Amino acid sequence: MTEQEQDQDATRYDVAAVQDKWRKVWDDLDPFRAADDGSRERRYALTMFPYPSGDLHMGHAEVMALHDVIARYWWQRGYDVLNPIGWDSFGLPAENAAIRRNEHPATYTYANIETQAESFRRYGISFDWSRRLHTSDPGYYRWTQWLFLRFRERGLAYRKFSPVNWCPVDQTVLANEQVIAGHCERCGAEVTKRELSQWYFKVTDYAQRLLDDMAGLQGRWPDRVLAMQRNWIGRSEGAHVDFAVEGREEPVRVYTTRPDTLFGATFMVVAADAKLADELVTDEQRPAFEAYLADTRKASDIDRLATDRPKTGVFLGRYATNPVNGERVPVWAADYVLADYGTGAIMAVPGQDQRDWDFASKFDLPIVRTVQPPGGWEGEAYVGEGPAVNSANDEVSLDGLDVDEAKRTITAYLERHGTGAGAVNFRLRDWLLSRQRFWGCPIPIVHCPDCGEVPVPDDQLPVELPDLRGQDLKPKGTSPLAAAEDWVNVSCPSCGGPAKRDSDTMDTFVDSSWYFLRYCSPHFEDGPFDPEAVRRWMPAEQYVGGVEHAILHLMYSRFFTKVLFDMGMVDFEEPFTALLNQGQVINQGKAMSKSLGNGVDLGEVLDEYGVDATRLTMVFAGPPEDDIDWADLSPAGAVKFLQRAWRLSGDVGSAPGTSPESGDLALRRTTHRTVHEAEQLVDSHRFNVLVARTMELVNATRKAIDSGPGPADPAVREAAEAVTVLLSLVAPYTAEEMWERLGHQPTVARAGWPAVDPALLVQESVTAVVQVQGKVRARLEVSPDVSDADLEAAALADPAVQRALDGRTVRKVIVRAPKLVNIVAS
RNA sequence: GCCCCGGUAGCCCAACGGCAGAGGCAAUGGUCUCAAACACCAUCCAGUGUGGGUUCGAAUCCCACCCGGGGCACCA
Repeated sequence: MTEQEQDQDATRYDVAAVQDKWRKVWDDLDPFRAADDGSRERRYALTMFPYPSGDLHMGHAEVMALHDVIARYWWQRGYDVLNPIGWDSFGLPAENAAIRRNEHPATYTYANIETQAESFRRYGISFDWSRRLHTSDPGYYRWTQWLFLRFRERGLAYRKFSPVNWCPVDQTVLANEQVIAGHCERCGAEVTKRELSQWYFKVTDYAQRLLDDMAGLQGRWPDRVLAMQRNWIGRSEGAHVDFAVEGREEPVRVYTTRPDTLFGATFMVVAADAKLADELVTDEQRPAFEAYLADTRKASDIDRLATDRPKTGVFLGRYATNPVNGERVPVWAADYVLADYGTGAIMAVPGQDQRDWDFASKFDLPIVRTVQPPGGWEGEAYVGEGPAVNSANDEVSLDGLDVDEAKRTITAYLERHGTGAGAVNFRLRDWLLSRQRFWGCPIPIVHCPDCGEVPVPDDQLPVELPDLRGQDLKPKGTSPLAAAEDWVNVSCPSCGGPAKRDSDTMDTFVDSSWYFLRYCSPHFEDGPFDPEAVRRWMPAEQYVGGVEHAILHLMYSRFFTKVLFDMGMVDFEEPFTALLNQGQVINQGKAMSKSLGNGVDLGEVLDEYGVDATRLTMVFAGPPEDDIDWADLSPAGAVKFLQRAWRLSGDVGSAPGTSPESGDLALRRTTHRTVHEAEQLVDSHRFNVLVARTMELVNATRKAIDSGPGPADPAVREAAEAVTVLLSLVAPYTAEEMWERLGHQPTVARAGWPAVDPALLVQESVTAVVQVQGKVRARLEVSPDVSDADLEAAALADPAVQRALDGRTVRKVIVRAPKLVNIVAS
């Protein structure tokens, strides 16, 4: 080594060498395996498991760095931590890659998993590798199928023929949750409609509970996620009203949130694509109706979503009777009414609904106001508060009542007459779970010409995927499984006759709706999970992941948990006690993308700055839930700080185990205050401030060594060790290296959290601020336990205060000992 | 249109209703160096989006508005 290299060596450490050194040691020590032996209190630190697409990227690096702060903190605090990792390994990208490469999707999938697993190890995340799972393993999806059958037994999985969202690019149906503004959530293609027979989960049965139980998540889940779920569930209150229809036995039922406006219902509208429209149309009007229906079918969902589109519709030739005033009202069909919301039919009240107003104006239908608009109202439909008008019959009058009173009155009237009732409606639709693709969990159902739908018996699970690859997987609008003759043709489990397997696979969100339960007993063979293990670990105290799953994964998982609760398999109704959504990593103000050319490669960042500096940069960037712009950050600054911290470990002049009692009091106070504050900062997820406080402690320790009590002072060791443990949450390699240089055995990750001495949290003296008329006029050094009276006397006696008072009369003195005195004078 | 979150220094961000600044980036000056890099020391910069209100005192609480981000949306 040259002199220069030696010189450098004293101030820097070799990042790559340190990483290599400790990774091996950690593999041997296996320090993060959950003991699950009841010796310590348990904590479950869950992070959303990755999809194996290529290697890890900046987003993974951020979320894992944040998540690991919590997990490692819990270890240091002495908890038994469950921090598992697995892969959400079914899904389309692997299948598409397999078609391109003419291979089996498993090849691509499991190769990527290995790459990612290796990267996670390098990245130093404190996972319990013994619990690793992959949803595409037969040993896992066997239980996904088992759960599907249990759901079906409870009437919660059913098959229905209806129009569904169809992605023409991915050649599969999509759940409502996967359609974003008319486009496929995954590939961005415009979604079209198809009529297909598909499997659904009856999530709507749980709508009210999904909504109600959010109350318990308030404050522990981000507000916006709760708001998004609330929006998505879309509960509304109103009433059902039955309208008798001429020439038809059955009345037509409508749902309305404004039963108070019933006297103003001057026509009805049925969704053009609803069965009801077809039933109601008269022979005379049928040609016009058919033509209209054909037109609307041509219009894409995108067009339909445009709210400012002119209204269209067609008269069905039929009349109904308004149940409160006996008026004869025409029945129309239109595409502004949705077939699958409410009853697919509405009472149109143009006076109080702008859409109905637009329709009435266009087709010259009568408009009656039933809520008095305020004076000077110049708008069209009036949807606000006001007294009811024009709303009376022989028996009941709403006139003069406000909206709420009128609703109650008319609903009671309808109930008395058997023509309606109060009703609740939800925007939430059932979860469409069938997919016409290969690389997913097969639906364990056999279709028999004689017996119908027959579940595959539990002892024959899993229904494994056949060995298809390459071109056999090409999407053709039906599942590739349907073409696998050997696989699809089976004998009926019930009658033994020839039958066919259901050839669709499940939405991958089914796989991920219960993986957190499997983690508790990943090798359990007698069920999807060991109920005892789940009782020990669940619900997860902390879940960390992206907000993109706010309504998909998170609502489905809540649904699954509630069903399992009802089945008696778990004893809790919410799976995730607390949720943290990290922001995105962006670059130069924009999401990273190939087309913008602003992508940042994680591998290159790690090579240049090292794992610890990368993690530190992510954690320090700002509040975890905010987006972080890579262009604003300084990984080089993180490297600098880590070197600075590391240098402390070589400068400590006392032996390991030295008692800090006799150490410099000022530094000891700083150390204990910092550790104490760090506890609160981690608990409240203010990790960026945690890093800032650690930096301060490094600065204070440096100062103590260079220009304070010196390196041999025991307080310096105490401080340096505290820095090391704090740093172990964010920068495990550097912390491990420091710990060793401080004379300790690995691993610092399990060293334990420094004990805080409450006596050292009390300041010797504090600065009290004295204000006159709210302006600071003096500062007094006082004891922290100074009395209000003493502080007031000292403040009033201060010459600067006297000058400021300038002979005025003191009117009032506010004393907040020991920090502040405010004197009001005139 | 409805709902949620946010707006503090050139930038990223701190601040139980009590001195607007903890930490970092950038910039500038210095020490070290033949010079530079690294390192170290020091300095500079805002009155908290706007307007009201509550209070002895407001970045913080309340109201209205502006701007930005996100969600829902012909859902009756």
